[in-house]
Amino acid sequence: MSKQELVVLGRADEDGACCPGLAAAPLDEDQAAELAKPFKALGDPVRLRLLSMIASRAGGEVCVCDLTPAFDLSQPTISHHLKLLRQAGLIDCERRGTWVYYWALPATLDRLAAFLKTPRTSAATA
Amino acid sequence: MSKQELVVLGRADEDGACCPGLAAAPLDEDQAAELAKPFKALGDPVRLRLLSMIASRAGGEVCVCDLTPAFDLSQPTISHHLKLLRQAGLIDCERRGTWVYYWALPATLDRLAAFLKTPRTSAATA
DNA sequence: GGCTTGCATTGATGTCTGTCGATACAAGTT
DNA sequence: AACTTGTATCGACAGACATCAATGCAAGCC
Repeated sequence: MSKQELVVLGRADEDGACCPGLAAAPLDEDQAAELAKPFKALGDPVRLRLLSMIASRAGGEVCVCDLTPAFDLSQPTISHHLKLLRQAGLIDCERRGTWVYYWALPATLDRLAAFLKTPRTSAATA
Repeated sequence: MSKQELVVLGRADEDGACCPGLAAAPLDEDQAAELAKPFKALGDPVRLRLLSMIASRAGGEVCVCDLTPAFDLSQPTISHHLKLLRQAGLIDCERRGTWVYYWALPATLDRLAAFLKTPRTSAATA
């Protein structure tokens, strides 16, 4: 199985070859600024836990009411972190009646993973 | 390349690393705190550019004297960012005569990539 | 020794960020 | 319409962070 990177992504129009990979070439300022946003969102333990709780959910969706009680933090704080994750393109949400459900956006996660992955083994690059 | 791959955290297997993956199971507080460190280090455009400049270098090493002039920032600021990247386990350095050389630590990068990568399909989550 | 260059550390400063309580908004229930 | 519950927003505040100038330290050179 070779790598089959589907490039579906909500915002794949602005960055043509979004990120060929960390080790492929130096990033320019714009690329770095765009990539820093999701990584910054991942750079907080609470948000990492939130994201993992959401992404590991079987049905793919989690109600906020299931997330908030898992932390020793106030409800506004959790809501704030969810907002940052959403603004980073890592999750999205929808209100359904009284409750709001969040789900992960695998395209963004895989894009970041592909960016970080170093071309270990084989010397096909360059 | 004398010393490389100083395992920072847990044990880096091959593709699976310490943390089984974002979508596999919710992180506990300790795992989240440990993972947040490198992601936080990646959450700055300057550090992303620095890391990409280092990781994409053919010989695997870059002299600080080649990094500093690429930014409109003071030399202490660049030094500060390099220190943060090093503390995050993303790079390491060595003084060699007058100059200091930095190189990337692929083990950490691949570990983060493996953590972010979502299961393509299947992957029955128990 | 003294001088020069390369890089790290220190101390200061303005900005950003995580957190909270209070409040507003949305939707269901009575 | 009132009440209750779930979630988001607002305003404020302490701590963290990015940045700089000044300084210190290491190593080569006069």
